[in-house]
Amino acid sequence: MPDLSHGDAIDTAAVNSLRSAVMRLSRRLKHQRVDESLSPTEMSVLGTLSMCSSATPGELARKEHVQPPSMTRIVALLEAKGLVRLEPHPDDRRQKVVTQTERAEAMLEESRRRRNAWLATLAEGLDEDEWAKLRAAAPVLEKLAHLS
Amino acid sequence: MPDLSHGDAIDTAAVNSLRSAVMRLSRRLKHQRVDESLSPTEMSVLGTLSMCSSATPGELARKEHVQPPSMTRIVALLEAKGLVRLEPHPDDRRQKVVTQTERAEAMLEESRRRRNAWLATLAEGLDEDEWAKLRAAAPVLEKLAHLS
DNA sequence: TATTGTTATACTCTATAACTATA
DNA sequence: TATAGTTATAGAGTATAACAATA
Repeated sequence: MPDLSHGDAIDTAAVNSLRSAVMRLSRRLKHQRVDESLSPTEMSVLGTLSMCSSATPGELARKEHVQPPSMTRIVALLEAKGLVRLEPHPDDRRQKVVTQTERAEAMLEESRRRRNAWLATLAEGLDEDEWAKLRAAAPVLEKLAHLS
Repeated sequence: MPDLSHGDAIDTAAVNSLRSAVMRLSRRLKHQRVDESLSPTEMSVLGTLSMCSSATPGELARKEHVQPPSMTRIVALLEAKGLVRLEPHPDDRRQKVVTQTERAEAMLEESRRRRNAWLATLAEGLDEDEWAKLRAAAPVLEKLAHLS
């Protein structure tokens, strides 16, 4: 565990800062959707699928920290948009296997370009040093978001 | 503007990582409310007010990146909970001035303690170096969230 | 005529509870 | 009896459009 005993005031400020920034950024990111019809969580699910290639709805729900019924809806919407395929699980007939389509991969690619452009524009207000700090922290933030 | 010409691949990864982490963290932070009756944006408004002491609903809407009607509702809810006061604007009778109450400040204090505890628990999975990176990036993230 | 804030309304996302099918 | 997923339903939060009051 990080040593929090040294600068309680500093860490409290960091926590507040982090929380506030995360909430604000998330609100703004919602407006930067590539495809207007794709919600942040839908995007996140596609991102997850592009990493692990396939997963069951239950696994996705746990990874995205969403309840199973919500994931049912999300997966159904993604399937209707032709972005994922739903197949029966080979070993367990209760489960399903979700995989992404080629179209999803192409969309993620386009999405990356757009978000990169948006963030780059936003980052015009940052200097090199600040940007470097952000880049260094990104994987840590991701790890934090996945910790239980 | 940061030099993005060097590592397109690296920056694309950082952007994706950042976006994904921010969305996931924000979803989890929603569940870590101090006061169950206080939404993330309501909390954020109180945080903003504790910094700038007073603001009009319009200013708050712009700062929080929320539409004016949403801020009307948020301010009304906060007032009903005794966390802000609404006074007429001295110079412009169309506007109002929002200020936080002592109760709000006390609540923010309690909130900070709790969030600190939650994040500290979560941060047990991080090493000192990772935590330091996060702390260094916090003010940058905040700046980014405020950039237009 | 432009601006600040509000009201009325609808939409999106998520959750909980109850149900079905399979293990 | 427990688990994976679904259906039905409700609630929270936000947006847009139309309106009121003031500049």
